Amino acid sequence: MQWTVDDVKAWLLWTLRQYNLPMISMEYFALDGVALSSLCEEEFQRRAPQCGCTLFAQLEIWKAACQELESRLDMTEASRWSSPGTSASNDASTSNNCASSSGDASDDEEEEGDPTPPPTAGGKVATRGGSHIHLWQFLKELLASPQLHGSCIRWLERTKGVFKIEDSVRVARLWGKRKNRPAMNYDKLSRSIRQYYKKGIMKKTERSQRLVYQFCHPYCM
DNA sequence: GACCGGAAGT
DNA sequence: AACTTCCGGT
Repeated sequence: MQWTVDDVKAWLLWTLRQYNLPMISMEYFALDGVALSSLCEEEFQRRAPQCGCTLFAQLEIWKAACQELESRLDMTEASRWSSPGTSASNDASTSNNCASSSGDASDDEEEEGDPTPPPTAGGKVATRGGSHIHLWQFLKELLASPQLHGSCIRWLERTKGVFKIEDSVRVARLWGKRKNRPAMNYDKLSRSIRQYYKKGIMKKTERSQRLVYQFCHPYCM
């Protein structure tokens, strides 16, 4: 990642504001992009006890988003992480409302066959070694960045934790990729969601609608 | 195709 | 424990 120390600071401030998180001491984050992306979750927690895990999760989303962008306009020129606050250019994103061009057909570009992790200089780096991520956390991650994933999953009633999966195939594919389960599909993903009913992580909505689910109180916060 | 849970596997 | 895989039935 090619963020400078200032880019990192801008991203932190922007993210804090986006999610109404408490202010943190920037001095512990005087890092450039490479250094920031090599921090593990515990290191985020140490630097920002109040919101370290949220920042960590958000950074993961940014990484994924940038990878997707890169793989899309790939091959041409080197792509540089665009930064949020600074230097203006907030690219107008990627919301692909691929307006139904009626016709159809061919499925979307089979995304990335190129999981190039962000350039983490210095060698090693814990890529995504022990992502113990749970499905409900993953879904919340997707829901947290509507500009990127709003076309496949979005909140219907944020405060109640009600959301809708707009593109079951895509969401399942993203989940399978995250868990390294190439055979993942919506049938299996939805089975996992159903397990959440008895665990109290999700519940059925009052009036059941296709592809609409609801988190139980604590989990949608 | 989505939804539903039992049952077995990892 | 938290899924993943498979499945017969709605």
